[in-house]
Amino acid sequence: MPDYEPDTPNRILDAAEALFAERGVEAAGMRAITQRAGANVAAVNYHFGSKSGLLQAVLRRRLERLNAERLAQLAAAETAAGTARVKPHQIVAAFFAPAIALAADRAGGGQAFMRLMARSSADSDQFLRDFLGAENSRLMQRFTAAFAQSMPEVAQEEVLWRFHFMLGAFSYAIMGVDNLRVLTGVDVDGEDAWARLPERLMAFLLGGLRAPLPGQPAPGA
Amino acid sequence: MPDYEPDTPNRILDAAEALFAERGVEAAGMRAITQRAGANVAAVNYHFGSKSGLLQAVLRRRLERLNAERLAQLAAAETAAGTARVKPHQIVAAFFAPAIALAADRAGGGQAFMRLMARSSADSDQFLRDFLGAENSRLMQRFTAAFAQSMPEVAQEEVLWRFHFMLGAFSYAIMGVDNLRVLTGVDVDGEDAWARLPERLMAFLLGGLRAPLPGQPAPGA
DNA sequence: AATCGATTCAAACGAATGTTTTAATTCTGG
DNA sequence: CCAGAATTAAAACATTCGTTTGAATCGATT
Repeated sequence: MPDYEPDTPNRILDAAEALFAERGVEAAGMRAITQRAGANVAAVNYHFGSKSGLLQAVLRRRLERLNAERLAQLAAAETAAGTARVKPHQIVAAFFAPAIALAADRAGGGQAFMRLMARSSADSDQFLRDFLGAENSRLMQRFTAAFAQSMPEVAQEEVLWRFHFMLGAFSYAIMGVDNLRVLTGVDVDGEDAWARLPERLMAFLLGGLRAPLPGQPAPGA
Repeated sequence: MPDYEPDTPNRILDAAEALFAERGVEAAGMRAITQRAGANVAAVNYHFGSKSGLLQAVLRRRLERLNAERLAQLAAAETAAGTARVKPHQIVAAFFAPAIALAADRAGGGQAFMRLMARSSADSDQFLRDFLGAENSRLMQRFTAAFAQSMPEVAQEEVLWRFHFMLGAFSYAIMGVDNLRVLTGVDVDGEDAWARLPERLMAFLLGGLRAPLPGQPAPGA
């Protein structure tokens, strides 16, 4: 049920998104992508110029809307708070909730996209790392600034580390329902797991964020 | 200062470990590995049979000692507790402290190895995923069983999820000091950051583990 | 010193990669 | 309906991959 025409470019975008997420950017070959899209190999270079151009198009298609939604939720929380402080859990929710929602969209390709995002920091493709680094740096600075205002009693460096830890837990949650089943032998996948993931993940993230700093009393409420 | 002879096999192991961690298994080519090791391309197939054999040797060299240390620390905590329950933070420490210590070894190659481990769940190489899945499944079951005994009031499924989240935060901590600097513009690397990583990470992990379950009071102390 | 196994080396292997080319085909506007 | 642009298609491009070959070199033993 895509809300766009199944042109050759769009079919290629869908196939590339899925294969990039499944196998990684380098391991997803042009033949495999175009074959899944029902198109010719040369179609990628014709429509997107190169494989990097295709990857860039795949990322742009969803990343702008995702990050705009994150910023919108953060701004909404700030205006709702008025002169009072925005609570840390609101900032965490503004950042992660839209991403979790997108990842829960299994049929529409949102899950594949988020898996691609989650594996990006480990992917060997240099272009992917550079592109996302540039694209997300402003977003990260906006959110770290929000954290700094929300938790002024905590050193900025500590907030950065905890934000980083949260990103890691989030990435594993998105990427690794398979890994979790493989490692533990317990099947935790399925529609139900995805439905409960937001509250499970948010509880963990907030617990980590509010944990007492080494040698200090607990920050936040 | 390696405590082993710098044979050709050992030089290849060191070079492969470093390059596998830097670029990923697939992206680390035989030419690059052997060139860094000061050896011929054919030396890999001569000494290790194949690239997968080399990868297997790289993993075996450190993984056995690491997991043995984890199990030893867990067993020590259990015997020290006697008939009383082992506290969750002891289990977390037994699992993550040896890995953090190994990752802090920048010169000896331990850091490269842990980065390879951390990126393994996202790496596109099938052999790596299969090998580590088989190698770690027993370890994971041992630790999840320990958690179940330590926190019997929490559903096993919830413990698994939180263990998974902890693995993600840990992986990012190991892999991503670079990512953190790139994303935020703040330099958090350096000897000092690695020295403070254990307490920072452990505080976060325990905070997440002890977070109140959705719709329930807080578990643990 | 001579021999024999172990090791190293340069070169080439077939298969796969992303990309380009050139011709055939489809679509569109007059 | 036909000219011309846009798109698709098959084939070959150069390059890189992991692996193999066969000769050259090294090292230890008799």
